Amino acid sequence: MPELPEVETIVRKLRPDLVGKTITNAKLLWPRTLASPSPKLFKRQIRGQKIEKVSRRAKYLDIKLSDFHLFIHLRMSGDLYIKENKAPLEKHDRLILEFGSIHTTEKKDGSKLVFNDTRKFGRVWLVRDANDVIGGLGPEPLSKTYTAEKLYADLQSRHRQLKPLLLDQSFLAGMGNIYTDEALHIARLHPLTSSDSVNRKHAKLLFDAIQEVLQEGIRRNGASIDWVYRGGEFQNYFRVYGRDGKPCPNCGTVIIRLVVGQRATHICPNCQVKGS
DNA sequence: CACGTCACCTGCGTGC
DNA sequence: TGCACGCAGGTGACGT
Repeated sequence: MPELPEVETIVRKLRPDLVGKTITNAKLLWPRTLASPSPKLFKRQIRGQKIEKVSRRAKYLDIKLSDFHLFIHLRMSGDLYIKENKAPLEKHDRLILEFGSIHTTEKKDGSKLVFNDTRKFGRVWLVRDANDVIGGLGPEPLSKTYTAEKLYADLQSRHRQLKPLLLDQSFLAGMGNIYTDEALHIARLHPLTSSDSVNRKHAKLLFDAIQEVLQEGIRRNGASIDWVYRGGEFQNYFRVYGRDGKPCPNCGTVIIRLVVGQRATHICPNCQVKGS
């Protein structure tokens, strides 16, 4: 489920409940959820850590602790909840962080952060140096320092199909399958077009489209589809994603589904003409 | 370097 | 009803 707007939505929701909390205990229910360090070290290091800041980098939640960064990536099916400490374990809960005061043994009135992840693809890191996890990421698309001219130059520097390139997190960090299809449609670019054949004018259109879909996604609290419901509503405003067989909102042509780089891809064959 | 394939997982919808 | 199959918002390790 989670691309940049969904993660941003989760961060905004969790932040007020997390900042200032002290982690008193960690329960790891599916060991592979933890990317690093070892479960033993993780439990020892995280105990007593206070949450100072909750933010996002691309699709990663970045929870700044007293001495570490706790990074969480939800991958395909991860989700995060704040619950009462006494709330029962649910199916697919993978990691629990309990809060309370480290100075007393009283824990029962505390709350907890629950990482639930059906497909077990999600990962958690506890590191001192943030770059160990997010160091390889490309630019943050909504950052003030990311510009159309930068995108144009980056596109020119590569010779790759547009869609796989936009999904490459080292090229641009935060786009996923939905928002990429939506942005390419708005910019009227075909997903197989070679990046270095995109001219400056079209790069600007693509840049604006990326800004637009990400901001709209955030404004609508992300997209909720399938059996994972998050309360977002962007799914009701998709232009092409998952709309194969339905009319293009621009021209009425039937939207088609193709596969690009192993990913379902949706385009209007009239608006998005394959270039070189 | 670009691209294809598979692996990692569970659950849901569809069609026989 | 059962069952096989295809599909899913992501990424990383390979091989060519």
